Amino acid sequence: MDLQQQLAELLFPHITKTPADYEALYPPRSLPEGARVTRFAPSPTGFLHMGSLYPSFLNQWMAHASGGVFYLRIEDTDAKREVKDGVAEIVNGLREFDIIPDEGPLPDGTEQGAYGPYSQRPRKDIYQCYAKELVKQGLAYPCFCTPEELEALRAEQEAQNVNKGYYGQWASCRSLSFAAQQEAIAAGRPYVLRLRSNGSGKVTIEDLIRGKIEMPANEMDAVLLKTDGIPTYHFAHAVDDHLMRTTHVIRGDEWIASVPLHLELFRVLGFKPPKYAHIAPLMKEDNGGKRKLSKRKDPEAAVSYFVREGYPAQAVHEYLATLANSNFEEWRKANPTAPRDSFMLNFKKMSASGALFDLVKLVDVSKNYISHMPAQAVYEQTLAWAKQFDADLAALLERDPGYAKCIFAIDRDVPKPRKDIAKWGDVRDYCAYFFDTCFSGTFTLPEQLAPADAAAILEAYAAQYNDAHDRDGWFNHMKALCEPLGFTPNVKEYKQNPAAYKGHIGDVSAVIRLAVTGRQNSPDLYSILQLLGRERVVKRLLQAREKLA
RNA sequence: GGCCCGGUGGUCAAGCGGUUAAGACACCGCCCUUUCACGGCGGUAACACGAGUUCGAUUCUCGUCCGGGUCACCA
Repeated sequence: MDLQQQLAELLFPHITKTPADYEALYPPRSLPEGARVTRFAPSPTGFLHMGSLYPSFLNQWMAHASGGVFYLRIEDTDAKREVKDGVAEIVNGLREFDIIPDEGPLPDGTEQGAYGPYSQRPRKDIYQCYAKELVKQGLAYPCFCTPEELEALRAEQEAQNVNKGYYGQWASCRSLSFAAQQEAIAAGRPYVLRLRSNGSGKVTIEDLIRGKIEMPANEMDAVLLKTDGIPTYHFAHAVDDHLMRTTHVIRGDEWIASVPLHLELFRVLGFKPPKYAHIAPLMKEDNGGKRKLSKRKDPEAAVSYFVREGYPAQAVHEYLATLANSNFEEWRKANPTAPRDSFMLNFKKMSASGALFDLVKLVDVSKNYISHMPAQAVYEQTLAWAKQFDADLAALLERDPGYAKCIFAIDRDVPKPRKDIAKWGDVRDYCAYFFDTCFSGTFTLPEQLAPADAAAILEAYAAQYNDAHDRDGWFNHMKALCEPLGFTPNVKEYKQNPAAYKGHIGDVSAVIRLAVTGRQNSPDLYSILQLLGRERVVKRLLQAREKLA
């Protein structure tokens, strides 16, 4: 047995499997030509954040649009940063936004898929197996340097003004004799396993979004296995994405700088590297400038905020889609109801610079989305949301579902639907006046209307209101009411000769609307009156009249 | 500081040597309209700066400036 072999056995006596065993255990996936295998690989460090939802959304889309697989892998290699229920936060947070991985951890704590385990700590032996192989080949070695020594090294490099890091002649443990290694191990000295880098010169990385990027090759003896035997991100990335047969790694652009290392790892391990797409992060306005949306600084960007506000998952998807490929918006306009997967999302069209997350735009996109939903769906989704966040509203909606659906049906299935609702949290305000318990009866008269005139309108209308009219009959009746009260049914005429009238039919209907709904704007008045029913309408008209008296 | 990436209206962005420099959101105005919306029409508003290359640069090159990322036993 040669020395490298002996070192490998010394370091990893318990590892009996070989890479070939794992290759056999996780065979290439049998997927159609061109199918992409993607993943979202977060650390369980707390709540799910918009900045993470975005890449996972993209990963899912890219995979599914190609007939491939999208899986979730938990990167739990850093126990220090881990948070209780971190995995559940991620799994559930993704689900709230309709991101359902094909493989990976499930809400009940189990997992699905043939390429697991889908979190990294249980994969410890797998990493060590490959690490052992690298040691055998002389491509990795144990490093016994203490944090203090590393710190001193850094200081020295700083003083000499050379690149910092553990590499080349600075890598003192590189050249330890086998005897020295044996001795240190025997003494129980903690160690990490480092790559013996042989990189030099330049590497060209091919990024799907940015194209070719030339960078200095990695020359650092990067840590592969930490003192506890758990891999670093880089090593785990190479092993996992190979074994899980990932074809496309779509991740934040903060990883670009590590790609040379990753490529070297794939090379020494004998793996074919995946294709990389480094996406620009979502940004946030920060007095004057912009900066990356941050989990720590921007808790309001937690996906839970959007859940609580009641933005439909699909509306958020639509917005993220426009951020990813701005021509999506055009396509959507031309194909209002087409499934999103039929849009060809294109890496090349993704921006290389980060976009500001624009809540105003989200609201617009969401209004559009909701305006095209059928009343039934609006009812169901609002109810589901309300059960969680507004019990009163939920009770109201459930007491008489038929009535509630009629409310949502007003001005809905029409070619140009209204866009009053951006999120389920808006619904209460939108429909409150349909429920007596929510209707306050207070209102403010526009200034051009005299209270006495308004009172006269209400009195006359209450006395004559006939709910048997059809729409035209109803409107004609209201017109007829105008003249005796000093208003004109003809708006143009009023505009030409404002002095001759107290107002026009618009003012008359405004007063009625105010009395019945308490608001200056509402959907179609006739529909509202019909739905409310004669008794309630008259009651509200009279009540309002009292207030004006 | 080294190394990468980026810089078109307030925001998201088309653009790939010659354009009146698209479109969307926001904002403003007008029209439509029984209100508010919706819709329609129109408007304000942009190529960071300086040198090149070129008959001609938003587009190509270099420099400057600005912004971002990264240089961990974090991911």
